[in-house]
Amino acid sequence: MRKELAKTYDPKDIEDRTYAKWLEKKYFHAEVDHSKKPFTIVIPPPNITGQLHMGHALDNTMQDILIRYKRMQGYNALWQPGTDHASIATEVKIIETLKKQGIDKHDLGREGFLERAWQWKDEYGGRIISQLKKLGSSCDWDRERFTMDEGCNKAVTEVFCKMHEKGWIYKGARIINWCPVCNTSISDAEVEYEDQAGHFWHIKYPLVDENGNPSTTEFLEFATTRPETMLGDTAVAVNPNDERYAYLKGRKVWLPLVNKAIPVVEDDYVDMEFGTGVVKITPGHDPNDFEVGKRHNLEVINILNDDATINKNGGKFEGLDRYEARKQIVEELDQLGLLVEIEDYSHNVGTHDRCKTTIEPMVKEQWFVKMDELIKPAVKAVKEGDIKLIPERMEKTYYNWTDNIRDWCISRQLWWGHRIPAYYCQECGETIVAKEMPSVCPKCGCTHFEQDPDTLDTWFSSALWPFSTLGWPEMTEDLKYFYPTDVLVTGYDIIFFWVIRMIFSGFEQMGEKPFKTVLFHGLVRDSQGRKMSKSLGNGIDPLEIIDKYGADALRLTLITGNAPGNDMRFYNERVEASRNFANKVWNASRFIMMNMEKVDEADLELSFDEIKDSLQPVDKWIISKCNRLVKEMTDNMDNFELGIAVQKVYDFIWDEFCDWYIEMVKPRLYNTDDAASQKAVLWTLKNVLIDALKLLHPYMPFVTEEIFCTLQSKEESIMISKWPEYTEDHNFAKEENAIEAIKEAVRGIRNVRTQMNVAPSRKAAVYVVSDKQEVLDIFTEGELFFAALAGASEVHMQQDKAGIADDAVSVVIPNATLYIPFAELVDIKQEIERLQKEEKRLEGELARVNGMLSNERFMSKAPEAKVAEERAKLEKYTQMIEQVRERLAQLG
RNA sequence: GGGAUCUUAGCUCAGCUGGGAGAGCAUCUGCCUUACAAGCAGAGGGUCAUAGGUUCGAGCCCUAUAGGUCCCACCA
Repeated sequence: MRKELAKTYDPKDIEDRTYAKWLEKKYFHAEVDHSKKPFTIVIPPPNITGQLHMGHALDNTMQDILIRYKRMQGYNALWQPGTDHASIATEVKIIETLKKQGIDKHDLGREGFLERAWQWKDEYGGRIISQLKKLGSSCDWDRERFTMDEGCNKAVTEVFCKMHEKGWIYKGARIINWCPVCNTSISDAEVEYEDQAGHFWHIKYPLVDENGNPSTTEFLEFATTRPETMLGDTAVAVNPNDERYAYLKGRKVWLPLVNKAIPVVEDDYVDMEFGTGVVKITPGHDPNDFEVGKRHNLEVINILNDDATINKNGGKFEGLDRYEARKQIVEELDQLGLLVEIEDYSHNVGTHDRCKTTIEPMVKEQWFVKMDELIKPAVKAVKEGDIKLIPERMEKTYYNWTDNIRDWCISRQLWWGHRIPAYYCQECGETIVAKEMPSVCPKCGCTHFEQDPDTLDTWFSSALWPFSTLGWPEMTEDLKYFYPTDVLVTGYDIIFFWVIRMIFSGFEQMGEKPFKTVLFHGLVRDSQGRKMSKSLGNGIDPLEIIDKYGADALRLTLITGNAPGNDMRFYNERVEASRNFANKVWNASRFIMMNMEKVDEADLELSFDEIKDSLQPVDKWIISKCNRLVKEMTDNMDNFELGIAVQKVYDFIWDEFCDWYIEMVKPRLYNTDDAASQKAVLWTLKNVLIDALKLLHPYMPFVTEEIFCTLQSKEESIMISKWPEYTEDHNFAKEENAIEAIKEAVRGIRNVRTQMNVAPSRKAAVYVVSDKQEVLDIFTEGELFFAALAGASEVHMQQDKAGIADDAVSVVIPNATLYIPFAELVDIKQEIERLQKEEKRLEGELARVNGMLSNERFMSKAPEAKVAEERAKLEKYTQMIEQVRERLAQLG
């Protein structure tokens, strides 16, 4: 009893069941096996707070395609999964939840808070994993990791201690980006600049006169976008070459409101062309001013509390929020007559990428990673092609960052994350960086230590992901075998956060790149090209799409019609088209299986050599086409051209296989008199379908698995079956040409039938006239299906047009003319017009070809193959136009 | 300010190393042909942003211009 496919394609009925089978069979699991070559991908670990969005769906579809492809090719394919603790994102979420319950995180204390955080992780951390499974992701779930699990913690501590010892991690007071809402420092990469409408306040400070008092006549004018920072001004700067201000050398200005004298310094940083050429210097709250301050030994005054209210250094403004202080300061300056004007001004404001709060530059003690040396091997690897970025243009973005790299601020004033392994002696203040809390202070001998309260930037641990997940710092067998990984698939938006940091970490810790290729994809946008976002409410939930159309349709949609690194628009019509394709594959398979009952199962399992002699040209044609498809698709996939590859199998299945081949062989299937022919057809149908399914499987794993398992019983799963290989034995150039000629004839006949409004049900005789016997032979061999597709009641092959009605419609193809006598339907005038149109078209073609062939420079410079190609066309068109003209002459 | 990228059929986009412009959707016409109307057969629709250049030959390479998008950057 043969198995059957359900009448309609229903992904819901298939997907969960199929995925469960794969899990049960452990197909996703990879173990070290030195008899096979490894192929490794580490997943970009999704945040435990996250829900699957379209970006994940795209990212993971691409990875799954590559992994499934390589697995089928016989590689030992490991897709290493896991999740990220996402320090700040998670902490913010938990704080929000607590807030709703009326709890402040400080009420819980560090321990209590962390307890809550772990509960959160247990509750929600698995959510995104189950969503990835819905998509069909073939990750090795037995190896699932978490950036804060024991192994990753160990790796983080190890790296921190090693790098500290080397002097590449240090603690220092430097100007950092402070988020007053999240209450933590953040790295440069986490600052997002946005253009905001603001004001440019033109202010003047009085010069200090010879008595040390503020002058009432002499002022220095400048402008600022942040007037409140004046509370922390410790100088005013001009350019040393600015003659306008040469008189200021050695003088001071009076800082109003604060009421003290501050120096005028000369520094190249000041742009003479901009504004008045005078800049107020606030080393405590501006990165440039900080540098100026260092050069001139200026005092650094911090005027802000951590929540961005003014601190005690702000005198009477203490306690005011920064914006309120700004307002009052401007008012007071105005009253003092020191406000010159307020100009509308649009400028770049640094905001925190998580919460969009305007960041405040502040000087604070933080931990940093020294980047200048660390980055070198990472640059070299890309420059020398040791690591390939796809698309290539991403290299420029990469260098842009590496060339301007600054030290990485890694400490965060958060609780959820890896706590910094630095311990402070409570007696003498000595700092000890160690894997565990020291017992005795090496300096003073006391035993009381406090660990640094800060945690590490979440990207510090993700930077180690490609090797920490494989067991590092232990030199495990896994690590030796699977590292370096092969491909990293990710969005271009995290190239700075993650990709670069993995690369330098890999070189530093492993002495080897973390991956050979980085495949970037773009953003998935909505139908209007907008970014999908929560605030806009335009996000499309992949799970809803899967529910409605199936995971295969979603996957195909995300991969089709898109080039690497380019953004794409997502809308349901595209998913529908993909779903329709799944249905097409389903129904074609169902048709084939229905017919398979006509022959013995054993006949369909013959080898190619055993069946070869009974194959007809049309069978060889589709086999040959499929063979070339295998070659092209494999090449495309090896070059990571996933969209191009899937387009090819799509076209092959729909156009060539379904619309042509199946239609061509139907008469043979229904003809029970010729068992050998039936056998050959069904063998071809089945085996070509199997190859096509295999080629499609990485893209549409569920529907292909379901069909494969119903279609045959020798293998238990398509996902562990062998990827098809190109073979010369399946190359049939002669048959391909022959069938293409028949296709051209069929198209021509269908065309005139439509033009003449011939009802499909009305059949007519077709005469194939050619003076070339081999052409007639081709049509004779294909007569059965040619007649069916061309709506012919009978087909006559002849060398001349004897016996053909004068008013028959004619269709010219290379080396032959087809005549269809439609009798009363033919309007001679119309027929002449049609032929004249065809003549004109051919004349155009000939003009073009002759133009090229008569061009001496073309003839001497173009490659021989190109010239030969054009000569062949000349011959073909010449011959065709002769036939058309001959027919026109006959019609008078 | 620097850089990247895009401009191709009504819409959304492909087009790999330069060699006669493609897909999906939409539109129009005809078909419920016993795998599929989520389908079949046909049709219309593009001086490939503009202007130059290189080349026998340019959607593709170079230069400039216009418009869009994005990234980076300390112009207070």
